Amino acid sequence: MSPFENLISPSTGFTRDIAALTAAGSTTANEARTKLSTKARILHATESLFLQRGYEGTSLRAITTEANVNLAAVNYHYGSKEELFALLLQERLDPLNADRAKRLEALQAKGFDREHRVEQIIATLFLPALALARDTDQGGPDFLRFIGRAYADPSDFVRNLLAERYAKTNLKFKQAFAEALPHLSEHDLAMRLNFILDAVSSTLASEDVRRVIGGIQPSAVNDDTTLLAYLAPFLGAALRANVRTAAQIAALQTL
Amino acid sequence: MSPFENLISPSTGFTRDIAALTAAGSTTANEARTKLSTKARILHATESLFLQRGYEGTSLRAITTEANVNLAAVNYHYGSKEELFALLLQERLDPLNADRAKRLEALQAKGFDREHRVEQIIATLFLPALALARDTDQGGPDFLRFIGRAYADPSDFVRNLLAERYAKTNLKFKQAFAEALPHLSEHDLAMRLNFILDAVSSTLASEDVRRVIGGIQPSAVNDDTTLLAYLAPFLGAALRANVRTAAQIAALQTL
DNA sequence: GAAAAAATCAAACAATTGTTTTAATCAACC
DNA sequence: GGTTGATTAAAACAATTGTTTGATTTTTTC
Repeated sequence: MSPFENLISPSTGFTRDIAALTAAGSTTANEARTKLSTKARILHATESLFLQRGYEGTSLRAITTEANVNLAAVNYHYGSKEELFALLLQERLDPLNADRAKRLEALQAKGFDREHRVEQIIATLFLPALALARDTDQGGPDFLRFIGRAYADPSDFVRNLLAERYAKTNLKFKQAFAEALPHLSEHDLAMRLNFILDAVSSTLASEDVRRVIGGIQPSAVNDDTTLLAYLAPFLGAALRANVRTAAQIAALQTL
Repeated sequence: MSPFENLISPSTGFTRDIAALTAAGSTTANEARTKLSTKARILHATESLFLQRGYEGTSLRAITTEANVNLAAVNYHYGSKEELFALLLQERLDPLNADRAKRLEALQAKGFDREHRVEQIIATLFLPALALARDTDQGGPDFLRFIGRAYADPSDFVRNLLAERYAKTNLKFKQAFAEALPHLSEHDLAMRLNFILDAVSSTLASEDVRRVIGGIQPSAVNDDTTLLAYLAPFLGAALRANVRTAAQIAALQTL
């Protein structure tokens, strides 16, 4: 098999592997994992280590050790470290961004609620991630951390990949926010969007997201709306806040 | 000289070196930099490269090349890479945190403005950085980027250093926010503070902070209050926002 | 069941990292 | 002015990185 085959037909739905095997009779997910193909085990190990240490912090030897696989298997099956991680990122984030774009179009076609326009766009931006995080076939409970890692990763490789591959979707959301927040200049809006996206990314990347989710409101409808109930007003208030004049701020404390 | 001397008396005020030499007659800061001692050149090169690439992305060879210095000079003068960076970080951030603590105490002694309590604390948290950024002896115009890099750096070494060294100051601010925002649970407050600190850090670390500062309000009083005029209402609104119920959010968009 | 293809393996490669060594040079001091 | 100590220099060290090689095993195919 050519080492580049995956890049031609990348969609494997690889989380389904483990689910199928565990259902079939194996006791633990760990046992099931040892029965997967070498190629699949590499991908699972890569995801697990990327969650913990990011792109640059994850060596191929760490991956092959975790996967119980020979070192050369990575280059044989995936070509290179970059191609391996590109495949992993696309596999995970392509469905996310497709869902985001679809929901935004649906919302625009249906029309906004005048009062909660910003919150609606925020919800459209984050609900797909939460939905996928609850779908064990697509992402599973670690999916939020995965997103956070990906969008907060400092390596040029990951940043460029995300910027190029999801530029169109990002632009659509930016335009939607711009229409909902006409009092902000393009400059202001870009800065505030960077703020909230950075903040959400690093929060999701932190190890205790689930603890946070679980600790907010025990009586919530479900995890999705619980976390959104938490984030939306916070982010919405930040985006909506008026620009204060310098004189107003100077009065707050003497320099 | 013992390679650990710096750790005993770390305060050298090293930006003053260049300022003094440029004033003395050398034309450019670059020329002045070549006349500094080997030890000082290493520190300057380290700062410059840390600004661009963070801790792990900056190799000792890159530093010694930039400083026009032999590779072994780093370990000779500073002991190790970690000790070198620890010294740099302390040199820059100790004054910042001392100023923050001092201003917060002064504000608490003087009493808060009832209406703008949160904004006052935010201003106290960020004004010292802006003031130091305008002081060429202490930080200079790149200081904001330095802060951003330091607080956004993903390496364990930098994170642990900051967490341990400035734990007391951080706790005081957290308590001040807690008193100003009694409607938030400790959990809520911790999460929102993480949000805004992460967001501010990564924004400051971006390369175009000065462009942003310059582009906001040309007619502003000065850079400090301009940037704060920009940040304070944004961050204040985020901290102050009420928690919405899950049901309210679910109504915003059909899952 | 033999031939062909795919997959696995141990080993080495080339490049980079932080660190150390050993010798040469410089500066200060008596 | 020679001796001592501090500094600089070139080189090598040991460990890690991603990648490749070439032989061996496993699997597929006819």
